[in-house]
Amino acid sequence: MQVYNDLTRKKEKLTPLKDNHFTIYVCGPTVYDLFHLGNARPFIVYDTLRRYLLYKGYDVTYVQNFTDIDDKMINRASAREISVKELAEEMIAEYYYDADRLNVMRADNHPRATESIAEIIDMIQILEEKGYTYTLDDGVYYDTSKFEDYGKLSGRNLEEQEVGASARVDLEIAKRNISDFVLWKYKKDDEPSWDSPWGEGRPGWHIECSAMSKKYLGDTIDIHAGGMDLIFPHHENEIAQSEAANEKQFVRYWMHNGFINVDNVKMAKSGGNFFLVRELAKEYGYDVIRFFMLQAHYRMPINFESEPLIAASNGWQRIKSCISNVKFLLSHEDDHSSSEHSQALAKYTTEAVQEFERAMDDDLNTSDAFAAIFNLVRQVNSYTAEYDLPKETLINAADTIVKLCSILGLDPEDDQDEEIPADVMEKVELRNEAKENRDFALADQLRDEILEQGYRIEDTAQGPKVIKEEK
RNA sequence: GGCACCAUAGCCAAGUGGUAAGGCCGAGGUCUGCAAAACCUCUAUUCUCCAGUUCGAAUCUGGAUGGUGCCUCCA
Repeated sequence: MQVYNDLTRKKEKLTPLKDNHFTIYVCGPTVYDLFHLGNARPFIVYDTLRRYLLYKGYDVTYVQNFTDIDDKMINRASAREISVKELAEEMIAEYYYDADRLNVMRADNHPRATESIAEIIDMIQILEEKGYTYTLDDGVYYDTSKFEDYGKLSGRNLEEQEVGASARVDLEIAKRNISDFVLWKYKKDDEPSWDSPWGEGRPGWHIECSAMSKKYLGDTIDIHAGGMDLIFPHHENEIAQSEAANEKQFVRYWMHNGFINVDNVKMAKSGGNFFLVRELAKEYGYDVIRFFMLQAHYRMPINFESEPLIAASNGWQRIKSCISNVKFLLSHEDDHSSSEHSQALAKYTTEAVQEFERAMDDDLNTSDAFAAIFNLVRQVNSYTAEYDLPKETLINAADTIVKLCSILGLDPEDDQDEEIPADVMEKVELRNEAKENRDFALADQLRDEILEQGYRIEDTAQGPKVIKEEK
């Protein structure tokens, strides 16, 4: 498998540092509010990477943090007149509510900044001993000019920053370099704070990821991932901290996903142009959101609109119907013997797996992976319509579709095993009798009644199939 | 000012040197009592534009146009 590494700006063969075991750190949410569609992209994308690596037989240790102390946390808690701690607890629970339903596997560790203060202080102390820090009135700072490789990830250098720091940035005169950043912020007012060698205060944003990554995954990790906007300064600063402190390469592969846009502008809380996953899920369902997200390649921008979301819903339904139809067929048909047709379908099934893997192996090309699934769906639909096939072949094809979907974190069998209510089934029976008596007026009336109760009838060669209508 | 990114059919979206995947929508057909589902056919001689390299370019090079992101919190 190869993957685009932002550090080298090219696709590289992806191999674990140790044995068969990948270590992955994904920058998690600041838990001050529900997350929106843009926030959800890295959760879904890197969860898919994790699932694929597991499918390929690797072990994966996956860490995703919660940032539970920063200005936004403090401001929101203050506005709601609750403690920062209470806010964090609430929003972490809300995170799990949405993430679980998006089928994002829980990380092996979900460390919180406030529970990693000791490790954070340790790392700052090491940086201080090595001469990378200096102190200003409001906190302890990292001197980026002391770190030779500063800018290697984002392709910037200090000189350009000085020159370019024009209109938008208020130069903080006190900092030695424009790119210097705070490691430890001194306590102000009644902000939450912890004791440290530098006095009461709280950690800066960047140091938490360096400290927690080291704590759970070691000095050098395989993959570190997050949104494009984290490349600078967040990840650049993490490199500066970790490599200065540990004197080892921090991350072997840096992966960054593109943004979700609205009217071609980045979706952001601060921009006010955001859609909460919680809200979208009410209308479209969590599975459709995930499907929608993975239809595009993870590094490409996605312009969020309702039309493509509806298209995603219909496309996903096509896969679900295929599985549902096969299951119906299997439970209503006798077995058949092997034939040239069943062998052909078996061949398509094998090929679909190969196409899927080829796509995923190429920098997680989920668009092509879906194409492989859809091609198999078409073959299954086509062959089941035309020929009598042995059950083994059908089961294998359907299981393959389900399996490939599951690698993408999608379950086409979800919600398909619900019992049909007895009164609906009675009407289905009555309609069947009416049809046999060629009383089509009655049959159609019953079908309408059934539809009003939320169920749709599809007449198949094996008899009526009753389907619960999606919303 | 610096550093990046994007531009493919009505819509979404892969493909990055060998003659345009896939999904949605739409049209026609098959099946059906009628539907639904499904299948078949059709839907970009062409990839924002202009030059160039090449036997060959959506894919490489140069330029133009339009749009976006980061440099401040940010997925």
